[in-house]
Amino acid sequence: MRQQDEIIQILKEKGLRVTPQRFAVYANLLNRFDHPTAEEVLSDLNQDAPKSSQSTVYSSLQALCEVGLVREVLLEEGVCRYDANVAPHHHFRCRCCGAIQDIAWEDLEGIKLDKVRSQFRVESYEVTLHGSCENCQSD
Amino acid sequence: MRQQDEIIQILKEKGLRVTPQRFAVYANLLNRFDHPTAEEVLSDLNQDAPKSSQSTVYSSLQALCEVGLVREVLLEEGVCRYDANVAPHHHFRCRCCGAIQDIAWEDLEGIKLDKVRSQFRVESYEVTLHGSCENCQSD
DNA sequence: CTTTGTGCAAACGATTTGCAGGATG
DNA sequence: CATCCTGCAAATCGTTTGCACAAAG
Repeated sequence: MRQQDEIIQILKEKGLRVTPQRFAVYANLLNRFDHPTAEEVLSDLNQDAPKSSQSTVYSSLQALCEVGLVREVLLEEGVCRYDANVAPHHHFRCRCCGAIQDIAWEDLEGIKLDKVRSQFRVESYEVTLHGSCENCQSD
Repeated sequence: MRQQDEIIQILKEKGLRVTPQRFAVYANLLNRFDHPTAEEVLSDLNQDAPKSSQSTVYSSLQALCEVGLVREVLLEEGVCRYDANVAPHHHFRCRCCGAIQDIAWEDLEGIKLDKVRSQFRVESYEVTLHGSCENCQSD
């Protein structure tokens, strides 16, 4: 678990003003590993009394994505999930319960695949490449 | 390009009633490779006069997915795209223009990666695994 | 004190639903 | 002729926007 000061420092370095709400959103994401939706972050923060409005959570998430502290995870229709783990990694999504788990980059290469297979029954996988296509290479 | 009769046959085999609207949706998807959204299919079908309603296109796409003739492609926030290519394959998405292209399964393995790299400037990629997790293995 | 963030409510866009009438097998 | 599909309109859900006030640097 990260220190408060450390989080504040990271936000400042990225040029974001440190407000209690924005701090809370980022701290929440850093402490959970279930790739929550914006709504889930909101209700987690407001468990007791409302401390953050809906639009603030949305805009905080957007700001955090823009500076690269948070990543969007698009694995289901209709909702956008967020992940404070921005190191390159992959995802496993359970077809039954919908749970999403991180898969370390290295575990997908070569021999380590056994490690993944011992934990999950992998039925299919897909690779999504991002970059620029021929038409856009001139940029 | 597939024959009409062939398409009708496929739909029947899957236990779907062959209506003009459902036929049109599937035929449209089979003839395009740009991974359209539901709205794009709708407006393509209704170019002249309206021939299919919005809700029918949505429910046709759902039915086609359920029987495995069509696949959802989730690569952007907020919209669901559809693909009649249900053979295992991967996707490339251009960061600039948003174009989505299929990548043949084999082209991602070993040496053929060069083929992909010669066409696209790949900046990052992610792998999504689907299956069942430990908690759900009992099913 | 300038700039940026917050919170409310209204707006939005994609998708879903309820339901009556119509077509399919 | 029973079942399933279509089409309309209204509803829903996640997300965005406009704007006045408040807080951060």
